[in-house]
Amino acid sequence: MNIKQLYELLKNLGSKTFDKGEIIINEGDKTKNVFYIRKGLIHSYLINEKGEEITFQLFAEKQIFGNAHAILFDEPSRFTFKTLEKTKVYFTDVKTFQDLSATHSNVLKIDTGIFGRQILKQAFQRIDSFVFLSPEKRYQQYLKDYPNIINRVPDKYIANVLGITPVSLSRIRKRISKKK
Amino acid sequence: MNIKQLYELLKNLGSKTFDKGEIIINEGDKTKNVFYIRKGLIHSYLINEKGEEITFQLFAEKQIFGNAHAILFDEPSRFTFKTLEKTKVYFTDVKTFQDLSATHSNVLKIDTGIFGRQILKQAFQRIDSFVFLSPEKRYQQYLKDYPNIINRVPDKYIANVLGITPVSLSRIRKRISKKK
DNA sequence: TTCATTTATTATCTTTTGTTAATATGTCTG
DNA sequence: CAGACATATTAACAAAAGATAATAAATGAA
Repeated sequence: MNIKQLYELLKNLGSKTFDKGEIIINEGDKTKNVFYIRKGLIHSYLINEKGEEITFQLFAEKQIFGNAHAILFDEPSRFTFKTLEKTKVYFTDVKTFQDLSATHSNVLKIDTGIFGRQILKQAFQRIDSFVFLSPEKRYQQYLKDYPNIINRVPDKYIANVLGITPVSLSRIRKRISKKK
Repeated sequence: MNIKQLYELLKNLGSKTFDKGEIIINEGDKTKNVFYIRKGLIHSYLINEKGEEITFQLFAEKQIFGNAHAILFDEPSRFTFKTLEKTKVYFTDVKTFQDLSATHSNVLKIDTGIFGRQILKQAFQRIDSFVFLSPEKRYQQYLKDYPNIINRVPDKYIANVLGITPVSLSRIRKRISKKK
C-alpha cells in the first residue's frame, strides 16, 4: 500500500472515545464497522435462555473487533459489545473499504486481511485450545496469550471464555498456585 | 458473477479423484489449493508429542477445505489431510483466483468469500459449541450438523473433534440411548 | 472364512467438573 | 465511610470425565 492509499484510508477513519459501560454493538445489530482498540477493553457477551450473561470474548489494546456476524455473513450480531473501561477506538465501516477498493484494489485486502485474518487466527487458536488442551492448560495458555486482559476483568468472564464454570476456574487457580 | 466470469473460473478449475488413504495435504505443506468435495471424506489430523493421532476436523460432500494456515497466514499446515474414502474433488489454487481477480474484481470475493466465510462460519459455530454446550449436547449438535459424517468415521475421530476422550464419548452415547 | 488388527464398550479407580449454597472478599456509590 | 451489591472462594455432594486395562465387537486383509 502506498502513501496515497494510506492517506485515503486514514481520511476515512473515525475515532471515538466511549465511557466505561457504553454499548458499542447491540445483540441484533447489523452495523458493519470495524474497530481498532487504541486504549481500553471490550466485553462481548450474550444473555442465554436462563437469563445468565455469558461472555464470549474479550478485546483489549491493539486488537480489532467488529460485528463479525454482520460483516461476514450479513446476519444480526449474536453478541453485545460493551466497554469495561473508558475506551478509545479507531473505526471505519466496511462500505468505506469497499468503495475505496474500487479505486485501490489493495484496500480490500486490508478489509479481508486485517479483519478476516485476525478473527480467523484467533478462532483457530481458540478451537486448538479446546481440542488439544485441558481446562487447566487452557487457562495457562490464556494467561500467556492475553496478559493484558486477565487482571482487568472478573474471573467469571474468563471462565466463560474457557468454557468452564467460575467455581471450577477458582479451583484451577488454587491448584496452580499450590504447584508453585 | 456473470457467465463470462463463471467461465473463467471453471476453465481454471481442476478435478481429481483420490483413492482411499491418500494424503492430499501433508503437515508442513505450504500448498494453497482450495478444494471442494464432490464425493468422499477427508480426515484432518496431527500427531501430538505423545505420538497419538488427534483428529482436528472432518470434511464430507459439499464442503470446502484447504490448507488454511498457508492460505490465510502463509504458514505451513499444522495438519495432514487424508482421504478416508475414495474422494473426488474440484480444486484450484489461490494464485489462479488472484490472477483472475485482476480482471474480474468479483472473483476475489469468491475466494475470500467461499473459502474464508465457510471456514469462519464453521470456526465460530465450533467455538460456540465449546462455550455454550456440554460435551453431551455438543455431540448431539454434531450429529445434527453433520449427519452425513458420523456413520462413516470411527467414533474416536468424533471424540477428538469434540474435545473429549473416546471412552467418554462411548459413555455419552450410552447415556443418550438410555434416555430414549 | 479365518486370523490379526483396530475400534468400541465396559469396568475400576482417580481426578475434575458441575451444582448449590454459605462465607468471605472486593468494589462501587451515595 | 457505610451499606449494598458483585465477585471469589470454599464446602459438600453428585455427576461426569480422564486414565488404564480387560473384554467384546467390528473391520480388513490374506
